[in-house]
Amino acid sequence: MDRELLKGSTPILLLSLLTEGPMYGYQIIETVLERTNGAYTLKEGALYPALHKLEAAEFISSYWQTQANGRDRRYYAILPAGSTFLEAKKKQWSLFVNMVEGFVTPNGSTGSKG
Amino acid sequence: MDRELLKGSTPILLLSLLTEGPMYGYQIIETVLERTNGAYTLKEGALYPALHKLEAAEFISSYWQTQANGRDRRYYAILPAGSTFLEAKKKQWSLFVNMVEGFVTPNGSTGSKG
DNA sequence: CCAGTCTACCTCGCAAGGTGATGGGAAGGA
DNA sequence: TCCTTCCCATCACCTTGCGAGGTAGACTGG
Repeated sequence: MDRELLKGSTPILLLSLLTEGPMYGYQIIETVLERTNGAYTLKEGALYPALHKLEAAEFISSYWQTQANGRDRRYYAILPAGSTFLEAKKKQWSLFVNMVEGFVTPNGSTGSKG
Repeated sequence: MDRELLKGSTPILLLSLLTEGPMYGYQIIETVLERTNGAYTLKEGALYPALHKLEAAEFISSYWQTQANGRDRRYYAILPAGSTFLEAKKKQWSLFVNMVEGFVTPNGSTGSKG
């Protein structure tokens, strides 16, 4: 996976994931790993700063939850402002993808999937 | 346009454009502007370094051409290695887009075009 | 002739985001 | 006890895009 391509898409990924329900950091990493069949390992150095930034912007909130074994986990949940932001980001994302694909396939070829 | 989303996609744009034929810097900027209906202005500070990097990697070559009025323009043309690289990049791009959209629309909705 | 604008090239400092390394700490098995 | 797994987090470094600044020739208007 080309890392430069990822830049800017992490908030969308995170917010989209949290739309399905609250998750904690480690869980997010594992989920991404599983869903991409190992193709993309979300790094901790990318995840936590992104999460903290999203929280600072009040797009998500966090709370510590103690498990049965006594360990604490920090869960993140999406806030209404986060959903709004996600929708806006999704629109930007579509625009962006359409733009790039407009250059990649200017004649309207069938696409090079696979 | 979200600039963070752009990171890493510039080489694809450039190489794709050059697939249509040799172009010079200023022309590339104008072409991108026109084709996106003014939505995306490729900045010189992004374009020239990217072009030079692509040339250093031998994915494109450049040559100066004098116009009728005596002015010189530096044209860039894609090389075979550049085409190969473009194909690889396009595959990565598809993978990347599919991955992100896999998170954005995990239930398999129809997509949020428009 | 001079000023302003357009074409056309390029570089530099800065900000943002991902990577890899590093570190802390607790639970659980060998 | 030691090692691994789980779980949090930060930091230096690198790459890339942006905004600003710089050079220079050609054309237009005064």
